Amino acid sequence: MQRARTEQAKDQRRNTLLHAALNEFFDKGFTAARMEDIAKLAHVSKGTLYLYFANKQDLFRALIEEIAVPTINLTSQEVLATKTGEQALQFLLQSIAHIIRNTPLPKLVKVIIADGKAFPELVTYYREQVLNRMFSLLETIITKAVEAKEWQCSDIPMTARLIIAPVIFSVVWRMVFESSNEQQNMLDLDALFALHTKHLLVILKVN
Amino acid sequence: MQRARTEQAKDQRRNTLLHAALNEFFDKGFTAARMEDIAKLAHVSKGTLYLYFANKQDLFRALIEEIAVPTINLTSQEVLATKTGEQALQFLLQSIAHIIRNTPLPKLVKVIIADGKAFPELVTYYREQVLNRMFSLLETIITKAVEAKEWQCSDIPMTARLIIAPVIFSVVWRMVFESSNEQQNMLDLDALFALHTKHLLVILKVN
DNA sequence: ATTAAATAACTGACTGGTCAGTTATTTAAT
DNA sequence: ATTAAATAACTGACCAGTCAGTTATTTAAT
Repeated sequence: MQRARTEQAKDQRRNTLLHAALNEFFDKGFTAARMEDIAKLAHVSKGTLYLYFANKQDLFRALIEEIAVPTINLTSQEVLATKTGEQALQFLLQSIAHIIRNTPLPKLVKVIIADGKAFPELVTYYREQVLNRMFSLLETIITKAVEAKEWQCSDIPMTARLIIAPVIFSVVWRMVFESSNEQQNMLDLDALFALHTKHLLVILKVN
Repeated sequence: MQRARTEQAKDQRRNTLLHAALNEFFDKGFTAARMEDIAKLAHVSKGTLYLYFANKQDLFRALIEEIAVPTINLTSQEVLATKTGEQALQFLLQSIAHIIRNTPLPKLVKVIIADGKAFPELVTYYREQVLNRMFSLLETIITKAVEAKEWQCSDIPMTARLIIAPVIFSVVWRMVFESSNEQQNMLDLDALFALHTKHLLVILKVN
């Protein structure tokens, strides 16, 4: 086995272990996932896994804290750089579609739903750092568009939640109800989000 | 310990065990839930639990199959008995709000999300018997209202999914992100569904 | 440049505890 | 007295976490 001597190589290995852990926790759940299997997925021994994480709980905590937040930070900034409410909404939902398709975030969401009860502080962390920040971002977008007389909205916080609802729905659908080999139950993410956006603009736009 | 001698008493006991199991599976997940704790919750010994269910998997399967479907059957019929699309939509979302607040279905949904991967046939069962039936019901409602020139709709299947999205969202939110003692993160179910209904009617109604 | 010593990354067999499932025994009801 | 229900003690498979030993890599001396 090649050794990870430099800090960089260690970060790399740690990251490999975190992603192996995400896949095992996603497939089996916290309790049923085996430390040895996680190690095997990352091509190291169980002993090595314990050089990087003190125990199974620590590994789980690191997972939640290190995978979720980076993805969100990027998106927020880009969304706030747009000119109109319409542009912001369209850009946000397209970014989210991209995240759902191309990042491990949906698996992380499933893991939090499944095993969050054993780690209430992580549920709080995820709610604050990801979901409530999404809501705030949307509330900011709506408020700005209302002030610019572009949009009208009777209940901004609830509307923000209704905008996010299909995101959670599609994540749950893909992670749970779409078994790889059944074509007819696949959810067309782009069509769903396009129609959602269209509906929202009808509701929000002045006139 | 009192004995369950009649068929009725046995059904009663079986039901108590199923609900105890749902609570344990909901709190701990399939693997971490202990058969002895489930028995204790139902005020019987572990041995007695094994008189009613051959093993842990069987208990889990019985749970999914026996708790979900009865609730849905009732609602469908009542919804289809309404006159207009608007009435059907309002009645359906109010019924769902009632189910979310007063039945064990939301816990069951969480359990399926969490442990479904180990029981793919149950995920399929739930998708067909609950979710796809909900979609069909909504598609029927919309189609009827479109035919009656009450509503317009460009994509009926997708619209059905967008109607259900806040249901899944609110179930996940309540089961995962609302920890009992934090008032400020409580989701106002009635307000959410009322606004959702209002939005939908704006989109669907023919001028 | 070669090599021996030192270091630290890595390994996997082992242990202690846990828990699903079984069974011998007790208990309640008829 | 007989039977069926219930129990609690028991067994064995499983796995998180440990640690004594192994080996790749670096360092220092010639």
